[in-house]
Amino acid sequence: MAESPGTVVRTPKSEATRTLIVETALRLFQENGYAKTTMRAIAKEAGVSVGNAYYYFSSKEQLVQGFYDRIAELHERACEHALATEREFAPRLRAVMHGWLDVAAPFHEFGKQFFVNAADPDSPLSPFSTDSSPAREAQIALHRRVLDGSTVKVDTELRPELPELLWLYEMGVVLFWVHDRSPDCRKTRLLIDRTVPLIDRVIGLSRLRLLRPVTRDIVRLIGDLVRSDDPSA
Amino acid sequence: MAESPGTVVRTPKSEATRTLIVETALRLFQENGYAKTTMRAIAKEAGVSVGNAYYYFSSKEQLVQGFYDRIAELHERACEHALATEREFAPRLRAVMHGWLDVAAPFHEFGKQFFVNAADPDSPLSPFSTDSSPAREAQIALHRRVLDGSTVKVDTELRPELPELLWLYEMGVVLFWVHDRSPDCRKTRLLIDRTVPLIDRVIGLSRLRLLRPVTRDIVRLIGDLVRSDDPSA
DNA sequence: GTCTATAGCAAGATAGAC
DNA sequence: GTCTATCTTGCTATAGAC
Repeated sequence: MAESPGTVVRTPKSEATRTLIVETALRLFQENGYAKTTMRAIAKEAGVSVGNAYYYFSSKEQLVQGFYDRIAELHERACEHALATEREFAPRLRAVMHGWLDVAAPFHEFGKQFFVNAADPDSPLSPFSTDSSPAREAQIALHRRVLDGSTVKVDTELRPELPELLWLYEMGVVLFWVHDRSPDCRKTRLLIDRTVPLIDRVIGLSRLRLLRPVTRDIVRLIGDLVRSDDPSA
Repeated sequence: MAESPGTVVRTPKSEATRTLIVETALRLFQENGYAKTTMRAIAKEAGVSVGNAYYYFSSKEQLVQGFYDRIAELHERACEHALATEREFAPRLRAVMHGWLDVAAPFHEFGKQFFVNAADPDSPLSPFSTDSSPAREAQIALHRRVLDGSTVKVDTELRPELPELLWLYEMGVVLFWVHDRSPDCRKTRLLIDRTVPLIDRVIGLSRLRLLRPVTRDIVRLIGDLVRSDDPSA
């Protein structure tokens, strides 16, 4: 009971074993893909028993969380420079999106499994589930930085919702990327390069009086959907 | 060689067994979920051997195809009336979307697995994979009927792409539905009721000169992405 | 061509001893 | 915390009945 909720006290020893297992798993996932990498192989390669691997990770899927964390960390670092120097919205967003692709590239093959988990609402690894909320919030915060650090002018009602909308856009791109079989994922790059200016333009247009009702409806809809989370609609 | 390609000649007997197996499986999936339903249990419940089940369905996943087919068939029938009588675009689209929810409702719990497969590009059951192309094409054709049978006026460049865009919209709604935990999936209903008028309005606006460039960019982007399928971009 | 029975493998997961 | 042994289950293989 001395532990703070959500955190687990970890001895240096257990931490070391844990890290060893997850790093071994991630390496094998990259080399042979998720399906072909067995728990037995991970355990053997890491020099621990299968039971021990399961002591730290309740399932093979749980090991994928390591993937999320690793990517998020690398991604944030990869965006740092662009976010610190560039002031225009479109290039900022573009840098963040391409940065994600750069970071995720080595995991493309294995990334399938990533999104398979993502799509399963019962999986604790789903980006929509409460479990992975911190990762989701961090990503939304990144998009808030994209917006706040830029010179773009946004409809005042739309602005607070925009980071979450951009995150949704990112999820869509990720979904596309997972399915992208083109060399070097060129199609995903193309998708980004063509949608970013579109988004930029639409955000600009959001302030037009003619489009105000549309903008307002979208903002209201999101608000209602989020708000109707607990109370009976 | 007497068979037409893509079709399998089925004796009444084999057809009966096949149906028996898939219906048993679907029932057990509904009752206990996909993961907890074993092939052994399906075979036992259907009164056939495991080997026989595998004779008809090469894998457990293949049984999920029965789910797709069933839903698609029921959905089309459920939409028939509305598509035959209603002439306005928004109510037509609304009827098709709510019709899908009605039909899919009993499978909501099990539907997770449905979308898990859908998200895996390597799965032959993915709606994006070529294997399930017929199902996808059928669904796009349904949206073409929604459009063609309506009185809505659409930008001429946008029109041919719209059925596929509506299908994408439907995929998004399905994704939302899979994650929807609200009673009777009220949130998904809300999502439909609020997004359909929005779509209707945006389609109307697509003909405005001011938005023409945006519309054109979207159409071009889709064209480029589809076209760059085989040749080196 | 349709089906049973059964044996067996591989791999995810668990139990219980230490 | 860690291990070994065992269980479960998706799936395959085979041999044979009708």
